[in-house]
Amino acid sequence: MQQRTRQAEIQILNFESSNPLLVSPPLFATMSDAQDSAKKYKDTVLLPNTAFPMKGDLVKREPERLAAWEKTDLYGRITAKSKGRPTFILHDGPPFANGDVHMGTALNKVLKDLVVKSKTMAGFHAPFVPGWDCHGLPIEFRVVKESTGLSPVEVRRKSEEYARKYIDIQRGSFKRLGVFGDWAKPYLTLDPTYESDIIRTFGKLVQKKLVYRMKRPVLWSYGAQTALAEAEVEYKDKQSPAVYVKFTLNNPPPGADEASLVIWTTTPWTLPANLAIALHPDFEYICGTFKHTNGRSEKLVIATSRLEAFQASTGFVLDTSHANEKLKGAELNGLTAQHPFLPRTSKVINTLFVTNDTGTGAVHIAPGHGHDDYLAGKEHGLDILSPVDGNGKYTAEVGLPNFVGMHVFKANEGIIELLKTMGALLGHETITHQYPHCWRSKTPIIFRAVEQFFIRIDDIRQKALYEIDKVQWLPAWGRNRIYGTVESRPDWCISRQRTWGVPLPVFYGADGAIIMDQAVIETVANITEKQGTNLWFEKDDAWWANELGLPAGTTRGNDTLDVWIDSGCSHVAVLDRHPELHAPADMYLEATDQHRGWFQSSLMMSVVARDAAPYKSVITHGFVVDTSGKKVSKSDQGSDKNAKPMTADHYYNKYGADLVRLWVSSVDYQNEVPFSEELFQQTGESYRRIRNTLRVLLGNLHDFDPAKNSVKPEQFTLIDRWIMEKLHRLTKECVEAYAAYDFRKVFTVVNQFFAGDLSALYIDITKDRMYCDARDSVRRRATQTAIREITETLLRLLAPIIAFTADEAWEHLGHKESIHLELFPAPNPAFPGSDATQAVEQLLQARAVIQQAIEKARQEKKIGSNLEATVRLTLSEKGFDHAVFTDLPTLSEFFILSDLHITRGTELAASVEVCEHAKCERCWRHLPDVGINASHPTICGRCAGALS
RNA sequence: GGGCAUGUAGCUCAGUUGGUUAGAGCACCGCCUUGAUAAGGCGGGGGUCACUGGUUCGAGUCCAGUCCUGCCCA
Repeated sequence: MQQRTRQAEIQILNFESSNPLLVSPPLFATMSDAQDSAKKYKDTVLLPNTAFPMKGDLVKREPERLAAWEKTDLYGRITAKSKGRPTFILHDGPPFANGDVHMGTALNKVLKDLVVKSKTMAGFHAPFVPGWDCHGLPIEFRVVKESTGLSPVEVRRKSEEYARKYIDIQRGSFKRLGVFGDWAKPYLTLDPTYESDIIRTFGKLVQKKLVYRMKRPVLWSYGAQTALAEAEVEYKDKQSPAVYVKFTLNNPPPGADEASLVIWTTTPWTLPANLAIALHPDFEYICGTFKHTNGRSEKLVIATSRLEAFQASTGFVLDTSHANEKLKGAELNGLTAQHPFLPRTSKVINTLFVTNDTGTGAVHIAPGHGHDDYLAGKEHGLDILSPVDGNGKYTAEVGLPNFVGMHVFKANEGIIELLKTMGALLGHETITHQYPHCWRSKTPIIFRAVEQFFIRIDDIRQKALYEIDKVQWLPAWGRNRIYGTVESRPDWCISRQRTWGVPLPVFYGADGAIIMDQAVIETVANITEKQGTNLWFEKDDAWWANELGLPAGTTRGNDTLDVWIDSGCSHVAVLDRHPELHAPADMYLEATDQHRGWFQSSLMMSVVARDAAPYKSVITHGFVVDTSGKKVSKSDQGSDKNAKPMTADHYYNKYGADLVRLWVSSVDYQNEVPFSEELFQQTGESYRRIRNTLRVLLGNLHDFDPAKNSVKPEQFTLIDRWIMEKLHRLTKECVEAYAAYDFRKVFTVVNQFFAGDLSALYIDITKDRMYCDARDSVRRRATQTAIREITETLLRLLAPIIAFTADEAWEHLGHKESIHLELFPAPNPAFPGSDATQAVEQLLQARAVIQQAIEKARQEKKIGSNLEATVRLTLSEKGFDHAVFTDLPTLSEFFILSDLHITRGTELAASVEVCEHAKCERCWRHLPDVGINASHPTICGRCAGALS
């Protein structure tokens, strides 16, 4: 076989040198005449013709289409049309009304829109009511930063102004991105109605006795001057001093005379509040003399398991020359130890949270400065000492006059110095660790005990956990994520010492007794619903006492509610209130961080308000990261001068919204979503391919009237049946992928269909019949019938993604109404099988071999176009059994060849020669019957027929 | 440090219950076309399937461990 191929090559070489068609002088002589007649025939070729432009010009055209949609109230008409169908409610999680829309926000909103649009086209009634989270620190912080010394009423007025400004900006972006929804009437957490529902929900919490007030350590931001929730904290690297400190035992057991316990802490500033030292009851502690290289000697008690680490860090080494005492933690329980620099003793207690992975096995306990410490203190009857004010500075309570007014992180050094002076410092190093920081002011958090309001989570935890398992979590591991969070979360601190929020509606009697009563709260809610919560700040205590029928001398509380309560109540304030919506929602869709944020706050509020989860399914998506895998967030912008633009407007103003949408559809949103401008341009290539292919499809329909010119499926040729079978499968795959929210699969399979099936094969193969056949030839009309259905189907499948382009092309198909009023196509029942597909698979194998042979000849400059070749194809008996292999015209058309010869052999092979036939000036194929019609001497029989 | 994810071509991703030579799109290189033309076709290069070990006749796929990255939590 090899040999035969080589012989063929030699033949071709010889043939070339003597080929009269390539070198004969007469041909040159008649060149200009030939060009003229070719040009004449060019006008008879039925070339594609469409007004659908190749260039998208999206930046210019999309706003025009947007305006038209708005003018005709497209969204209103879509929801009106779908009314009465099964509903699908995707409840919008409200973004904070601050800052521009960056790519992460755009990803979130476009994903939601893909769900809404695809559900609508799948036959659901899917109204979308967008919303904004308007209260809270992020906004107040900006307002206060801009102008200081504002009264609470002024802060609130400016905050609302600020929020509304960004609502408008963000709404503009979302609309521009082609997101459909009730943009004229979004829900805002600052609406009086919404606010009143927050207060009512708080009333329900009170009614169920879930709210209590207590002095407890909370996450405190001295930068923002308020308590924070877990969800408002972010972990960042921080350098802290790590010190080993000794506490000498006052009443040591036998063998431990004059011994000291050693604690390890990274917050020396909390030592003035130390009230106890905790040991694990079951750990073994060793008591012995430790000698330092500098000659110092100390008798210390250390957990045996931590001995090695302690020696390595401090340079103190246990003297093992004589036996050392070994004690269980339980044996030391109840002793006292001398505070290293204050005139008081600390209790030695046993707790189970002592670990042996860091420290010394003896834990410094300051009940005012830590959650575990607080619990341990409560159990052992300790006071709550928290000598730090809201600015993070020591108060007089600290007991060290020199330190009063000093910031705690500045005080670390002084405390360490003091320990040194007192001889209590055994070791000192600097460590870098993950430490909680305020998400707004970026300052490190401190634990500080203040009077706060809490929700008793234990009373609703079991119900919440039970509800979690009734929800569909996508991806499935989301269930474990939120389950773990709910399982372990401590009581929820809901009071904030800020003014831009919903007031925490409690009162205090003249005697200081707290008034927290559902009936009173309901009245506050009713007043708020009419006049807004500004009234709380504008009217005085006497006015409120009078309105609520409370005794004179009653004062109102100063706290506002955690904003997570605000958004957590949206199912009450929005889903229950809006006639179009309902609770529970069918879906919540947010980034993964909301497992501990909105998903959780909503779940908790819903369990309280309706004894059930607020959602039936929850989808999460990852964060937008740059190509190095680093998270990019709004607040990081500007810190790096070389940072790439990450705001959505940069991209839709430069490339168009459809490209943003196409990009969203192309990514694996369940993981982190890599993003860069380069990646964006990659999506642009896919868009161009799709657009150009659509243009050819539309162009090929220029003389096709579906009502008059359609042919029946039985009249389709093999290649038409093949593409229809492919389309059938594609339709099924896409509709299923949409149902599974797998937009990327839609993108991938559609992309492959465009590039592989349509562009490289179907359009290329059918060009000849489309351009050169008689206008009404059956096979030409068959292909147009197929193309018409292909185009309609593809546009409807793509409408949720490239919402603008699909609508534009839909118009060019002659439709008067928007594609967004359409439903997804059903797979055409006429082409369910794979007969043609199987034939084409065999054809493609042969095609690959032919193309390789032609390419070889081309590289050797023997031929240029495929049509200049004579191809001899040898088919093996096996694998090419379809009837089409006896149908030479169909084969020539499929392979796009002028001259094809088939033989059967042992192995699949192809050889190429230069075709001897004359070139038809109209269809450019080299055919034996060129000139058969005397009145058209330079064209083939088919073309001559087409002209008559 | 713990939990949950993730790691396949330069990039974005497919790879079904383990089974021929690991695929697609984009990018890249070469050629053709100029009747999809700021387009289109053909051919080609490119992968130690994160790493190590194990189970198996056979591992990208199953098991164990390690590492990278992200989220959440300490």
